[in-house]
Amino acid sequence: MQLYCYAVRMPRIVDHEERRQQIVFALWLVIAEQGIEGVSLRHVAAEAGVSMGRIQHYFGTKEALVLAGCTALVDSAYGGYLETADAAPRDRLLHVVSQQIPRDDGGRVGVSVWYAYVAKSINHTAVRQVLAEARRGAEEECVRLIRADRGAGAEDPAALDRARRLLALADGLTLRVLVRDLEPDEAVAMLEAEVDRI
Amino acid sequence: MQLYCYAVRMPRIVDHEERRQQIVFALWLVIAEQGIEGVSLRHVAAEAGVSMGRIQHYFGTKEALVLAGCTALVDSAYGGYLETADAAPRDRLLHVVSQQIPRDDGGRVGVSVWYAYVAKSINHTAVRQVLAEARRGAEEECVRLIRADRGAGAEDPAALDRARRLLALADGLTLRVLVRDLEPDEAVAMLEAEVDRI
DNA sequence: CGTTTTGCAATACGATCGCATCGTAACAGG
DNA sequence: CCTGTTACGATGCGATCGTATTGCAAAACG
Repeated sequence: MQLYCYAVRMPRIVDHEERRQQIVFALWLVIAEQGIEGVSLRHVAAEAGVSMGRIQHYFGTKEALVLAGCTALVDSAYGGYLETADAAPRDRLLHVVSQQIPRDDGGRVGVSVWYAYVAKSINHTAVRQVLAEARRGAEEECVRLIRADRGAGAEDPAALDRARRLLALADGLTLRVLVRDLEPDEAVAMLEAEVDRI
Repeated sequence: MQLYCYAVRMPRIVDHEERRQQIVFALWLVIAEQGIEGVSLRHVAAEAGVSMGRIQHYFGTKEALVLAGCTALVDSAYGGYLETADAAPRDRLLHVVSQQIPRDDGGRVGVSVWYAYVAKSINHTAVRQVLAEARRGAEEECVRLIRADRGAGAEDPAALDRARRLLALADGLTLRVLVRDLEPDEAVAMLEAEVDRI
């Protein structure tokens, strides 16, 4: 029992975090292909090309694995946002609301997984909390960006309303694109128009 | 093999449709409480207070039961819309987009089930087709209502765009209310404002 | 060298699953 | 009455599930 096992002794050196991410990525693929119902330790292990024992070793339980996949998804989206730090507020705002629109198969995987977690969040407390926090963060960030874009101070009470409408619209449009009722370009164009109306 | 078994002979008279609806209702409850993952023939049977054999008799397979639950949900929503036939176009439009906002526990069950099916539709072809048809119907109806409300003829090209934005916004807001990030009243107010802006 | 700790792979177990099968009670028609 | 059909309830089966357990190879430490 020490602060970090890395600091004192570490037999059999492996990159803990890399192993975890590799498994989480396989989890995402399974969810995207078969939905969250299709997630079993055996399926994920097969997709990742590792043994079930490894997954147990790194995540302990299926529950923990699924939850780790959720937080990893949120972290990944947040990381993508941080990369836009140099852009103008208006462009950053557009990124936040349109980043989830699936433009290719890769994006489709990501947003499929995201929607799977959204549905799970209805009945699963821990997932709901993770998504709720992410949503709150996105909302606050949108409010900040809207105010920055308009050059207004913190006294703009309509910004929250605009942010909410923008984010809700983005969610609805994302769903349409996901089920192929709408083309990605059309969705992005509608979001762009909505952003510029602010 | 005859047109309707009712017409010629029917030993052991039971109301076929009533039995099916009773089971479907139990299915909805299970989905609302435990998500679609929690659906098993045994759980649904227990919730309905019937035997597994009965469910098999009326639906044959789990797959068929789940799909029947989906079409029943769509039909139920459509039935609710038909009851607004006497109202003004603007009010009917508001009904279409705000009917899904959960105001009480009953509404919450319905929309939980609806979102569960939405997530399933990503990976399930038959469910996707049912929901796609319903969405198309809703979109066309919204376009009609918008044109009727503005007194415009069929020459209004912006109506489709408005309908799409309205429906997408409704979906996004519904989700917020469902996960308790937003109050039902706020969501309805936002939709009302959006309807009146048209 | 040996000891200890980590990083797994393999397997075993009990629970739960969808579904097929079988038996039977209830009723209609002859 | 008898026969045929429907409407189930009950049960069993093989597959799959999550997880606990066991065992061992590899590497760090002394």
